[in-house]
Amino acid sequence: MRSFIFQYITMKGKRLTREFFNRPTLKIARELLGKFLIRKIRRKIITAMITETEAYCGSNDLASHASRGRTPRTEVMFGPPGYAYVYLVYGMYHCLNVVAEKENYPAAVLIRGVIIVQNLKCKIQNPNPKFKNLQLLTPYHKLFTNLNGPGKLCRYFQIDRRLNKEDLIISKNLWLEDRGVKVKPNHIRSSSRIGVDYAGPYKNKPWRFFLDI
DNA sequence: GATAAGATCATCT
DNA sequence: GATGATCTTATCA
Repeated sequence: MRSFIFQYITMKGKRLTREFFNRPTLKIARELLGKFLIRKIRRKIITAMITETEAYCGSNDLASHASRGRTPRTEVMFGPPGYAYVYLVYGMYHCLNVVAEKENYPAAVLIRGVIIVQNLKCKIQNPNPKFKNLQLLTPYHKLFTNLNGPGKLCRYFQIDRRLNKEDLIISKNLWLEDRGVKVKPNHIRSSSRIGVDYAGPYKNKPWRFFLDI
């Protein structure tokens, strides 16, 4: 068991730039761990630290929607980096991706899990290492809520296709920030991606990354 | 603990 | 007409 988190979050985050996303997708997927996803819905702000991602890399990646070529749905993946790719899966859940790499190279990082951190004045820590999954239900755990799974995440963040093609570099509704959390390499785990058994030689690529907390 | 089935629809063939 | 970058609930063992 690791004790990942005992770290201060800076109050004022630095927004991630276009350049951040104009880099190799696997690198971005790793580095998004510990970064913050922020959603503004009218006056309400939801702040969360990213704990799980998946990389979808280029036209050759048979797990990626872009492997079937350019379609109205996947078009945004072929565009410039830093935009949101939001789509509906299984008829009932939305998934949030951030477009990566240079224009005309279709790639994206799927945001799969976060920890909600509403009160940014606190320091975050793993309140009870016995709960690997941080299912935080007791008052002691009030400050943290683990949100695992891209579908649940989007439901909580009220993200649907209206946010497809949103420019996350300048958007006032949804964006990403660096708040100074330093993630050590030995806190990052990887595995094959979820739900892509059909992807042939790509189904076992270790392109899912998550924080071991 | 593991596995199976059902919900439900945009997208692509 | 078939298929999922999912999640929840039910039914086993």
